[in-house]
Amino acid sequence: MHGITPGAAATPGPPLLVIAGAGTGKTKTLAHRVAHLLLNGADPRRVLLLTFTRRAAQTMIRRVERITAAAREGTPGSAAGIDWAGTFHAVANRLLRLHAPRIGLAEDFTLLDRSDSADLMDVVRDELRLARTDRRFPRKGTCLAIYSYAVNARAALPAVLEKQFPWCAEWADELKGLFRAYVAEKQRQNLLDYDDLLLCWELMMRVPGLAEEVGARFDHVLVDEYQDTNLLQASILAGLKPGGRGLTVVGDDAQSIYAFRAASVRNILDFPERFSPPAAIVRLHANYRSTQPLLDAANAMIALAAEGFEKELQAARGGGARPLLVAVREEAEQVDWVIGRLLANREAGMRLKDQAVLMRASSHSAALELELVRRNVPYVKFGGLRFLEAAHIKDVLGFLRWAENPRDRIAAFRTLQLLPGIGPGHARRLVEALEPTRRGLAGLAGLRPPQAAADLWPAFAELLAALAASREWAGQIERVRRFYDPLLPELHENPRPRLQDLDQLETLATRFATRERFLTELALDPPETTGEEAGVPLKDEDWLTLSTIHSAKGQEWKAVFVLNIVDGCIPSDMATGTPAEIEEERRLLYVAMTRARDELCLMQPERFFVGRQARLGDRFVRATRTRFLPDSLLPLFERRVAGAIPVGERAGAASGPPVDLAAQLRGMWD
DNA sequence: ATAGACACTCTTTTT
DNA sequence: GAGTGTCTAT
Repeated sequence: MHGITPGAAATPGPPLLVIAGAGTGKTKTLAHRVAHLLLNGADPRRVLLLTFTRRAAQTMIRRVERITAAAREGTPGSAAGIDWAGTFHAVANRLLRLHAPRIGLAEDFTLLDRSDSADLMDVVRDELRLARTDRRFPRKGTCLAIYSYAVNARAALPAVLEKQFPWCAEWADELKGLFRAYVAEKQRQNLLDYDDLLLCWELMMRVPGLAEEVGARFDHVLVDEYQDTNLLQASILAGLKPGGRGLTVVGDDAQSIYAFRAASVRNILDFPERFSPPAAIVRLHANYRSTQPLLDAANAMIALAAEGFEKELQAARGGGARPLLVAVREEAEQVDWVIGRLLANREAGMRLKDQAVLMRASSHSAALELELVRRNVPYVKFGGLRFLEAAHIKDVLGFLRWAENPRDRIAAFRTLQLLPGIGPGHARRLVEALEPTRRGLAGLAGLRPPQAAADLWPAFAELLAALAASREWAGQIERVRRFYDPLLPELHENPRPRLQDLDQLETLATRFATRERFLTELALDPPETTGEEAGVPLKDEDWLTLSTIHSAKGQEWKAVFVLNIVDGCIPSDMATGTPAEIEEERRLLYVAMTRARDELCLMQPERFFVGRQARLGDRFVRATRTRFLPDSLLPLFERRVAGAIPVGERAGAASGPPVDLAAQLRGMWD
């Protein structure tokens, strides 16, 4: 891991690709390389570190600091100077605000998060009367997904539709018109969505003069998780460092799991040949994380991939037991087994913090979460529905957004409709009536709302005018809440936990100096949802981690449980359309399995309770073990059968055809 | 014309 | 359990 940087390397060297298998110390390698550059005199302010998440950037900086501090024996200075570290999107946001005027952009643009973008898409969709067609037009989320994919893959719409969204192909013309209007609307309102951040950065790198200027800002550009970048991002890098000098990318093609976001494995596979002479390649095989039996299982599983991976991970550590493959009758038993095991682990001295439960989809942990709460086991959950997407959070943010950017019609629409008697129609009329007053939000007071909203209107108008005029950020959320909290029970169910979320939002807000910073940073770095209890548990407490596999990327735990190792969950039913999708699901399982250091438990429920079935009512459906673990791999696992079911009885039952007794009973009355 | 109740569908992964 | 479209009473 050392010596991959030949010679003293403060001056940018030729491009380098590091292919680092799971657990081979990818983060450590990158951190050491950065530290090495700094120790050899590289200017930390001229280092650009691009990571997949903000969290990864923080981790990286801390490690670099530790390494340089150790090497310099505590001499201050260290890596504290690295201030260009973050996601492509966050760095884009910063560069764009710096250079906005040069590319005809207002520097005070508002950033749309994904659901805002979808809402705007919906407004445009509605204006174009696309919702009113005889055949069903794609929904706002789908429209946005198509748009986003085309932008990020730098592909033409017809090709994207054909390959990724064949069921929408008939709407090619309408979608094109929709996207044109969507872009126009964003420009009119001074809004940028996630894709625009990358897109504008890439465009910036095509402007002669400006491209060189931005590229010259950095001597060294290092990119983590390169297998999950898309063509737009590759193009940005090419623009930054056309000859590749000073460019280092690190990744693992076997862990590419973001194709749905237009990430392309080709980026990493084709990287060396983009340059002449081609980039040097370093491959890391030694795994410092897991025991050999766990790696044997993971290696064998991924070896069945259609496109072979040549890496065979070798454990640097000795010993270890085979992973467990635990068959349980149903979800409830899965929950019992997992909780029983992880508490037993804790009794044996393994903290909850050293354990994690992973799942394919965020919702798969619902039953587990209920039971964890009931048994007072603290946990933090990563992935899934974001805090910010909860309706009540968006409501409060709507006030702030509108105050921040009075031109922001999305915020205006949402906020107005919180009042009784105001729906889309009145909201539109009010927004249109407000513009000619030219008094900004102060003009609200002079408008006439519908009768039902008349009582609340003066307070509403006063609040927004005050927020818009105020320069003092502290206390703004509290002010919004004085108006909003009384309305909440009318607007949403379960007001109590929602009020707690708002408390959390208020606490969060104190970390930011201005409203603008707060809104932007929140969009770029949304706080991950936590469990039932609001807020991350206290620092000195011990807690369990629940995470989607996607969000678990790059992390590790001593013991890892993976839920629902079952066809339909992994691979997800939603992702079995194309062979490429199935292969990505296989890599997803690989990522999950390689998160474990010492203990890996794959949980396989044999049937699922399916509620709310329109036609058949509630029932059980049988599930089969994931296709990624065929019988030939079973010897690599230790098999367990949970519950007190005699093995013989079980085998007999499992071999019969699925029986749906409940449906039969109901069927008697049809 | 429009707000609000109602019924119906679909339910992944994320910057 | 949310988001979407439709129906109905104003």
